[in-house]
Amino acid sequence: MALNQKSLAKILQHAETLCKQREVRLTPQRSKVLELVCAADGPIGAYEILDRLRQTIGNPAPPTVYRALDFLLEQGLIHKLESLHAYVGCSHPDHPHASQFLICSDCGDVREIESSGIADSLRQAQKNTGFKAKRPVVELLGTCARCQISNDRKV
Amino acid sequence: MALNQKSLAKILQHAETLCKQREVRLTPQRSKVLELVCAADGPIGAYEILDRLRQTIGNPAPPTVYRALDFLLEQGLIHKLESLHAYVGCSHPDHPHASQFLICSDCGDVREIESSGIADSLRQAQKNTGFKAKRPVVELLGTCARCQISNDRKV
DNA sequence: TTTTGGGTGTTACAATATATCATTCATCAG
DNA sequence: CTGATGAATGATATATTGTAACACCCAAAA
Ligand SMILES: [Zn+2]
Ligand SMILES: [Zn+2]
Ligand SMILES: [Zn+2]
Ligand SMILES: [Zn+2]
Repeated sequence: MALNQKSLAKILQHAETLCKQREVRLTPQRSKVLELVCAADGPIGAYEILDRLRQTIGNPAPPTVYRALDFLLEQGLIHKLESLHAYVGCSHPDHPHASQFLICSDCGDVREIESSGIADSLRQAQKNTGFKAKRPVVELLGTCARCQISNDRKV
Repeated sequence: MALNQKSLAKILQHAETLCKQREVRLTPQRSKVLELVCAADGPIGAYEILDRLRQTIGNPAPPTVYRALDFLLEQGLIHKLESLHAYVGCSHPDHPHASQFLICSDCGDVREIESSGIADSLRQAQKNTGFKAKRPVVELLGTCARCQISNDRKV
């Protein structure tokens, strides 16, 4: 789901506003990395970001990318897909939320969902156990609706 | 939570029974890796397993460990903690279930939970989206009850 | 016996991530 | 303005995690 220019600009501007509010610095580099993540046609790995960054900045090294990613993660502007070692832009960075993803192993499609049911059950589990989550990770690895249909056809 | 000898033997025997039922081969190597994972004092990385394996088998290489881990994962005898790149024994390998973990960043403690609420909400989300999960990953990264208390004291 | 398929041994390598130290830059107290 | 402070960046090297590829072994089937 490649973003068009307009929504990309919107996202970047929104990020800038958020960071200003929070009094943290969205530097040019961090902004550029956010742009690359959001403009990517799906989840993108750190080294792929690094490659694309080379076309803008002179000879960046891995730490450059990882530092920017760390910042963006902390600010909730992107999510990390732990099971893919890849990053995606957050579709609603305003409010903090559990990162919930449906990841199709067949077509590679990744979809962020925001199920209040899941959020509630996670909250309840925390209440029951006294655990306090800072970064909830929910990743459902499987087959998306579309791929199930096309798989069925083949059989 | 280091296991005592008795429960470790029990787990291994149980695994053997399960594999026999399923007509898959729990070879000595696979069994040994399962033992190492279960006997470990918490989540254990592949290369740590490799090191400990050296004390039993002559000069094993990474693929040896990863192959065994793949098998054990498929059989649901262990879980992979994606956010830690580490493995833990499953506390109830009889029935398939969503892997749900509370991971304390302060003390490193990892606890597998089996919340039916979470399981239900995941099922519901799949129903709503038409997605079919093969491997659900739920990892709550945060602070356990005990660490919250001791952290509070310090402040 | 030949074939076949799963499991293993071995080497080399790919992909992901971090440690460390030097340098730059904005900010602010004096 | 000046020097001090801390955050951000640059740069090099290295650690950690995970696979590809190919040869070999062995048990079960044909
Ligand atoms: Zn999000
Ligand atoms: Zn799909
Ligand atoms: Zn389990
Ligand atoms: Zn703790």
